[in-house]
Amino acid sequence: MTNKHTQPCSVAAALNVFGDAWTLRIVLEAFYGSTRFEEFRRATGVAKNILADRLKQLTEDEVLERRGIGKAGQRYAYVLTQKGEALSTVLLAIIQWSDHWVYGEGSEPVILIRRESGERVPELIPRWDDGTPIDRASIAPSPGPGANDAIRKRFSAPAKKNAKKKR
Amino acid sequence: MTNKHTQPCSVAAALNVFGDAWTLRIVLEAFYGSTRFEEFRRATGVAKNILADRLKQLTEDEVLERRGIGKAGQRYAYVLTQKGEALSTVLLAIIQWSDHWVYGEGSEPVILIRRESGERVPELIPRWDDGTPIDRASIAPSPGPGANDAIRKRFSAPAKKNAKKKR
DNA sequence: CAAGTTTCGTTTCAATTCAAAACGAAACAT
DNA sequence: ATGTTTCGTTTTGAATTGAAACGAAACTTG
Repeated sequence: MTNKHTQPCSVAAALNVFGDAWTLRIVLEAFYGSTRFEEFRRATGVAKNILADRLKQLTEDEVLERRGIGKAGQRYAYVLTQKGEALSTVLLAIIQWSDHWVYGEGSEPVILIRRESGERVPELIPRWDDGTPIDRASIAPSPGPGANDAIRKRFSAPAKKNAKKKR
Repeated sequence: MTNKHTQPCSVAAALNVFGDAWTLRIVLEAFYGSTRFEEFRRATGVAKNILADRLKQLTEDEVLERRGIGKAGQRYAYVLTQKGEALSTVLLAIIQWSDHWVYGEGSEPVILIRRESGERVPELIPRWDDGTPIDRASIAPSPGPGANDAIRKRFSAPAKKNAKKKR
């Protein structure tokens, strides 16, 4: 990514961390249990310079922690931090979308099962507290506690149709 | 993205659709209600050539549908398809991760509320059918119905520690 | 209906980023 | 002690990016 996103937007901020072609692949492999440079490289097929860069970036962003292992501590294990583990919800959502809409049911390359029982990971469905599924029409973006003027201007007014901009 | 991911992996396939710096921003704005080229451009700040390219790609990938509007149909509205709307779960997961781990609670730039009631969108928490939260340790990747030999080799055996590779 | 403005791009170009391969040094295994 | 693996860095050509200029059709206005 050449320039980072600068706008105050949760998605923009997240994309500054993992908005590229490889970062989430690497985080996924960390979930699958990879910890070492060469494990990540083999599992994903990423070029080594790119991997080195992404691991460094993920470490700076505190998604991974780099631990010296081996006698002289010149071998490293990259392990998920809490912040990194919290990306599991994002990964599950992506996997489920991809399985449904790209591969299609019955063609999933990998499935996730519960170790103890073998059951599949259930589908993640956003719901209101009363159990109603959340659909796009029912939600409205609204300025949050960290909003600035631009956001307030954009989202406070309920999007009038013919609001004048000037004059 | 220069080369697309080719490995059989749900996350890789998804990243082939939206694994770059701008695509998810654009999809988010579609969720917020943008439909027109200039709306997307203003909301995100993306360069026009990039936007034109991403809209074309999203249309080819059937995340957006491009509808001719206006008299002669030479103005366009880009609207989410079902496949695109299904990305809401991914977007919600990303927004919640970012609000918690990047902005921090109390500093969210935008919040999502229910139009009818004003209640916040509840947190998305992956759970097993019995209600237990899903944590990384309890899940295991396993070959799916569309697995190939490489995947079966990698995930069938429960990751022996000192398995010989050669000889 | 004529003139000005907005929309929706395409083209060009310099700068950046990417991927592949070569290279290297320390660590580990035998 | 030797060979192999790990974990990178450097180099190089190719691809991508972002900014700005350009253009044509569509709307708006009075």
